[in-house]
Amino acid sequence: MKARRHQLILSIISEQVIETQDELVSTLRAHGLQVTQATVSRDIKELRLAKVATVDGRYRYAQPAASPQG
Amino acid sequence: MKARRHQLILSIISEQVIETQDELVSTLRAHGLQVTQATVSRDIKELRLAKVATVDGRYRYAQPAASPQG
DNA sequence: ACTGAATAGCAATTCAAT
DNA sequence: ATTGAATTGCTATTCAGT
Repeated sequence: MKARRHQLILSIISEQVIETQDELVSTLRAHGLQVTQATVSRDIKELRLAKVATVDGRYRYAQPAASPQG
Repeated sequence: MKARRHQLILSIISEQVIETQDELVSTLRAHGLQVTQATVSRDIKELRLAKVATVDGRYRYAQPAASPQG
């Protein structure tokens, strides 16, 4: 179910502000996917997502656009 | 000296692979700037940098291009 | 306002199991 | 190959000091 979970993660973080991996775990569970923080951490790595500061001084997981560094 | 440190951080992460904040601390010190991890964490937040997975499965601090999410 | 030491909180990995 | 529980490691914040 990894592929579907990955898609759902991308969808979730684009639609709502996710501040921690635990929050993402909760949200995935609310969508019916049973996962733990360990898995979410691996998913974030594979999807190459990142936790970035927002303008209002909080943090949010986001999909960074391809950067110069690659 | 925050402004100069910020500039140096941007320069460093664009030139070399920095995997952890402690590594950035060491590099800044090598450049003559005395800082601690706490400060570097704040700098990263202010500069809105991010720790992203690299293609070869490691992590690296990078400056993500402006993303859709804002 | 800026910073460091210590700590709390969060994320990445290990180790085992499937 | 994928995952979870537990652990280790890293980062963000607090609290105090300047």
